[in-house]
Amino acid sequence: MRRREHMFDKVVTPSDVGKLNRLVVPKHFAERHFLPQLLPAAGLAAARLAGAVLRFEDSRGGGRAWAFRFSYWSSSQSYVMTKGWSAFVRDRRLAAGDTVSFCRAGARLFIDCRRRRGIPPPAAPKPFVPFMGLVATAQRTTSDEARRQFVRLFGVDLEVAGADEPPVLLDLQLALMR
Amino acid sequence: MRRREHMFDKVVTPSDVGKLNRLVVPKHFAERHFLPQLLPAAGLAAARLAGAVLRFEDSRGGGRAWAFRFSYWSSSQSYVMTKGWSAFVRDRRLAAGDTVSFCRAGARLFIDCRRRRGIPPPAAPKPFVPFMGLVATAQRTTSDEARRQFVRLFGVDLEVAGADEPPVLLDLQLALMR
DNA sequence: GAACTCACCTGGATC
DNA sequence: CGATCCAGGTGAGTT
Repeated sequence: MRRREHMFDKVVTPSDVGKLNRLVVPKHFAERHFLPQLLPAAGLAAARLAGAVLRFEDSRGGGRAWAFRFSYWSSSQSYVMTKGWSAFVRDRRLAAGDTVSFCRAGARLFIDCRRRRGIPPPAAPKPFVPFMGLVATAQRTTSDEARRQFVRLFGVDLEVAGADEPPVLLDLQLALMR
Repeated sequence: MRRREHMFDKVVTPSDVGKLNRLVVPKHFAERHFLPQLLPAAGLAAARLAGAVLRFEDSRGGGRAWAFRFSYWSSSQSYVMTKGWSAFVRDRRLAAGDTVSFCRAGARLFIDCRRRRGIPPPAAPKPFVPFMGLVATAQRTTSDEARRQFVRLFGVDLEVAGADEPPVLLDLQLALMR
């Protein structure tokens, strides 16, 4: 058997292992590694990708085979694996932060994954939006990260005006009720 | 050009201008004014609505054109405008309580909107977002206007708690980022 | 009819 | 900056 070459890795996101049942394949990897496989000669002809199936062997001992539908979502300009993917997630208990790894040996494709290393993720305290407030002029009591999170969630920024106020050390918490 | 006939108005809800990116079109208006347009002869055949696009001219001077995807959501049994709608909301800075207005002249459709008049309806005591830890007890420095703006934007109200904090003279400003 | 699947859509982040 | 990418959603169809 030919030597196994590494193609690419992806650290999976919460969406990749969640209810969306799809893995987003970063475009440059998809176009470098999967498209040539599927379209041996011609140009992209993305339309022909409809229904394409990629088959992988499990790098683990079992030699189990996996089949994933691979397609291009033109609305989001991205490549995805859909059908079959969630079975892999379940079987391997893939979690956000883990890494999936794709290799090949000639025409044979292989998939593997490994557990995340290092610090477990910021254990999303969901219903709660931890918000540390704000800022005064002199003393910015809040991390920019917290602030950006607020902006991301609500689409607006909060700003505290009143430069002559004593710097305040407030810790704000915002709980979404519904 | 034919005379412009008024079709219907809707006072938009917080959801209509919020993150759901859709306008709910009251069913009787949808079936009276839009369905005949899309299904000139036949019965409802809701399936044929998939992907229907309605094009409107802006009643404002510019004559700008708007295209909205119009469809039926069987889960909620309601007609909606989806794709394209949020662009209109942004462009016109449409806010909850404002009115959108639909007219036609022959086959041409027109859209317009107008600002809410009068006092904003008693700040819809929606689900409450308890906002803990902040600010003025005796002295509520957050202007009511800022607060109403928040309610308008998010459809929820904020409550300030933390009676034992030293009264702070902060002025919370909501600054729209975009 | 609940759960799953999938094509479509949007906005934040980034280049 | 405008354009692109992609993470996170949605509804509709299927099982």
